[in-house]
Order: sequence, then structure tokens, then C-alpha cells
Amino acid sequence: MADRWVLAVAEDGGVEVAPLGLDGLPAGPVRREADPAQAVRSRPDVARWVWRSTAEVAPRLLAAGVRVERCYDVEAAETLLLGHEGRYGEPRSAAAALARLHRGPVPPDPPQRSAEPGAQSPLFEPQAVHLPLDDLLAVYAEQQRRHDRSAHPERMRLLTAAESAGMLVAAEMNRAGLPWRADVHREVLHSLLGERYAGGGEPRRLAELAEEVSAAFGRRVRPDLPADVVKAFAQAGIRVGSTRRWEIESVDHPAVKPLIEYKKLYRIWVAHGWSWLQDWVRDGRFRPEFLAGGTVTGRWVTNGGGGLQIPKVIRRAVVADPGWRLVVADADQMEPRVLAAISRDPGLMEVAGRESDLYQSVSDRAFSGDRAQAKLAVLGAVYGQTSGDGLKNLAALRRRFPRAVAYVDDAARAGEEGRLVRTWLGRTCPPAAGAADGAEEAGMPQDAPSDPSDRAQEWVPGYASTNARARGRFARNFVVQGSAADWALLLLAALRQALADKAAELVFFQHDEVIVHCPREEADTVAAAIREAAELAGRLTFGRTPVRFPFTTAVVECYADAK
DNA sequence: AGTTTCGGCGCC
DNA sequence: AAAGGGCGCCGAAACT
Repeated sequence: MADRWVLAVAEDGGVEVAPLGLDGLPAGPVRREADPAQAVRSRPDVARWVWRSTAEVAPRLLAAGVRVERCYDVEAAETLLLGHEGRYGEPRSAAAALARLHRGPVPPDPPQRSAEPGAQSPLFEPQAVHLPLDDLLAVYAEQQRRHDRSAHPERMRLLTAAESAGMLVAAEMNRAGLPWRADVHREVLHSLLGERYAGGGEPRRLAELAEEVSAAFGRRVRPDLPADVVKAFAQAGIRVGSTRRWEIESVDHPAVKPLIEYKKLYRIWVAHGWSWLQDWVRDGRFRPEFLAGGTVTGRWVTNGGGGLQIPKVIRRAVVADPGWRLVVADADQMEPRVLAAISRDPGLMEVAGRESDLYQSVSDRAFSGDRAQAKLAVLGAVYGQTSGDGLKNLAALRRRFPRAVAYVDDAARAGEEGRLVRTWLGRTCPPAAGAADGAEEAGMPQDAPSDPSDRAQEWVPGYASTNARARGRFARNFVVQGSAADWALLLLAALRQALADKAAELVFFQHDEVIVHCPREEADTVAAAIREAAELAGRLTFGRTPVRFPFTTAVVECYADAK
């Protein structure tokens, strides 16, 4: 039995499969099967399945209870390779890749499917173009050569494998859903917002707060209309540029307190209220659609339901099944640890080589014990802070950890100059990302550094420099956030393998945090598996470094009790 | 009337 | 203390 097999889905839903030799060519006859589940189930020894799209195949496998060990997602690979080659805007479908191979007309990518509340995962993506097995293999073979030509072939291969694993994990999480107690959610809403009135208007507590705001201004003011609020403040003799909380909370006016409370509750009501519950929770599970690799940095997004923005108060509704537990695990100071690993800064690697609080260690060395200042300085360096105390603190950071700061400074300069910037494994930042002019929109050809339209902007005083600065900040953050996403993918892949023979299910992933839902008896084993997966991911991603990747782990029945 | 952008805030 | 990175979501406002 060959290690790798290719699987091509036909228009009618049937599949063709063939074993692959080491050269990536078929090492045996092509066989036809009625459906992918049958094809995979009858070949349990295959180590890796090569297919066009995990999002297309995996749901059908999961529905049939079939698990694959690993896969190679041709379209995910195409996206990563195009980015690496600085060809960000080009269509990334397998059909487009084939057309480029044959120098034919390249079909544009099908429009993205938008979220539909409560929609089941479709068996097929709409407008998916199915490639015959031979064509799929031709694209795959060329992709192997493109991996060879990349800056670090072995890292790029690892990135593609990790992204493919991420696609599998996402498909599995989409099927599982996050355990969700609608009754608990309703209790939370009632205690925060009060009764709902007939007709769908504001609940009692919001109506009361709106009254308080109006009373404080001496006239009817709608707190949900920023323009109305700004005008009301102006009439009270107070000039505010916006109604953002950080701007108005220092204002001395009786309307401020109820206004801020209103905004907080209004947010819960519109984004996670009763209609959200109606739309996104079915059969005791919240099912956002996780999309691996949904952002340029490699972070995931969810399509629908705001799956990665569940407010703390609402987490009360995330409750394990009877007899089960949630293992909630959160990476400790992930970003500075990743910065230590990618910059190889000796001092930062040394503090990141301990499991103890990294910000405290940094502060002991560079900030005479002030942890808050140290944390601010580190995050300022990673985010590209431009003003305030951060700059002063940055100087101290630069003295103690010169290579780490130089690493992000170099990335920022590259971004400003329009050069390509990469994560540790090779995910590549689009050159125009972070620009404020909208030219970075997906699907649009990217400006080369010397593009005339870009230069033209330099004639407008102040414009080009602002733009370049934004690109610099983006690139600076990209190398850290993106390399952290590289590591997180490896973590997920390792954890998925570790859980393969358990009842446990991965139900949530949010940048540096995972939740595993498992029988009570498995919880401690799962917690240990997460820690092991984190260290393994660190070694696989960054090679041999002293950097550790500790997790804070909580075994709870309710997500809200995790912190 | 339908679609896109904006303002504000949730999460990391 | 200041307002730097990545996202998604909603209603209202601003458009076609």
C-alpha cells in the first residue's frame, strides 16, 4: 500500500483514486468508487490523501464516520505558494493552477459563500470546479517543484502540511460544534438586559438606561446613534470627536455612566442576544463555521455567529455534556515566546526558556520589576507603537534584547519599502497589506514596490508616508502574529493525532486557546496531551531552541469558570 | 429597494 | 497610559 493516494471528486459525487509513487506519479491503476467515504474506509493504511479541497471532502467523510490520518489540500497549497511567490492576487483554485500550467485563460475564483444562519455544511461548495484525477496530479506535481524552489523548502512543505491539517481540524470542529446551553444563555440575557417587550424593541434595562441618558441631557437622546450623542454633548458645552468609550469615559457629565453601560449591554443584545441564539444554536451546539487560514497572517476566522468573539459573560452558556468536561487551554505569553524563537535573541530566548511569567522575567531584566511596563513595551514593539510611554520603554527593550527588536524593525522596514515579509514557515504577507487606500483588496493585482500608481501618491504631502507607515506596522506585526499562527497549526495537528483514539473532541480554537470536550475520566490525559503537543509544535516549527510553550489549563464544566 | 460603508465594540 | 496589529458583527448611514 502506497503512502500517499490521490482522490479526485467527480461531478456526480463519485471519486477516482490512485496510489502515488515517490515521484508523485500514479503507482498503480486508477480506481473508481461511489463516494469518498467508501474510498477512504477501504484503504485504512494510507498515510496521506491528496485532494483538491478538504472543505469539500472532509464533511462527507465525517458524515460517514470515516477518519483520515493526514491530507494534502491542493487549493490551500496553491494559496500559500502564490503568496510565497509574491503573486497574491491571482486566482487560487485548482482549476486556475491548471490553467496557469497549460498557459491557458485563468478562470477567476468563484465568489465566496456568505454565512447563512443555521445552515448545514453543504455537501458541495457551490460552483466548485472538479478536476479530473490526471489534472489534479499535474497541479500537485508542479506544486512539489514550487515547494522545492521556495526560500526554505522543508519549512514550506511543513507549512502546507500544517495548513492541510488545519483544514481537517476545522472540518471536524464544524461538525462537532461547541456545547451550548440555550437555557443558560437566556438566563444570562434576562439578568443583564431584563424582560423583552412585545414587538421586538429594546429590552427593559436598555430602555431604562436610554431614559437615564435622555434625562441627563435634558432632552430625548438615542444612545445608539453616535451623531445624536455627539450633538447632545456639544449642546452641553462638551466637544467630543466620537462616542468611543475611551474618549468619553473621562468626560465629566452625568450622561456618561448610563451611556457606557448602555453601549456595553446594547452590544450583548445585538451581537449575542435572543436572535443570535435563534440563528446559531441548534441541538445544544453553537456551530460557527471555522475557516482555517482565513486571514493573511494565517489566523483562523469564523464565518457566522462571531465564533471568535464570544463575550466573557456569554461563556456561561458553554457547558459540557453530563459526565463530560471542557479542557480549556490557553498559551501563556505566546507572542513574545514566538518572537524569541524567530529572532533567536539570546536574552529573550533565555527568559522564554522558562515556564514562568515571561513579562515578569523581562521586567526583572529591563524594567526594574515593573511587569506592566514590560508587557506594554513588548506589545508595543510587536504592534509598532508610535507614541507615548511605549517609545521610552522600547529603548530599554532594545538594549536588553537587541536581536528581537531588530527582527521586528527589519520587518517593518521591509513592509514600508514594499518588500515581501514572511512568517517562520513561509506564509507571506501581501506587499500592500496594511495600506489605508484599499489597494490591498483580495483579487486585485498587487502594486509592485515601484508601481507608478504607488509613487504617484508621494506627490500628495503626508499621504505616502502615512501609507508606508501603516504597511510597516502591518509587516512588523505579521511576522510575529503569523509565526504564532504557524506554531498554533502544528499544535492543532499534533493534538488531533493525540486525541485520535479517544472519545475527546476538539470543539474550539481561538488563536492561542483550545477547548477539548471529553469524558471526565479523560480530562487529565487530554490536558497532558495539550502540553506535549505544544512543545512538539515548538520543536517542529522553530527547530532546536530553548523556548518553551507553556499552557494554562483548566478542567471545567463551564467555559466561564476557566479563568 | 437593495447594497456597501461606517461607527462602535466584542475577542485575541 | 494611550489609542499600534488581526478579525466579525450589527444597525444606521450613505451610496447606487
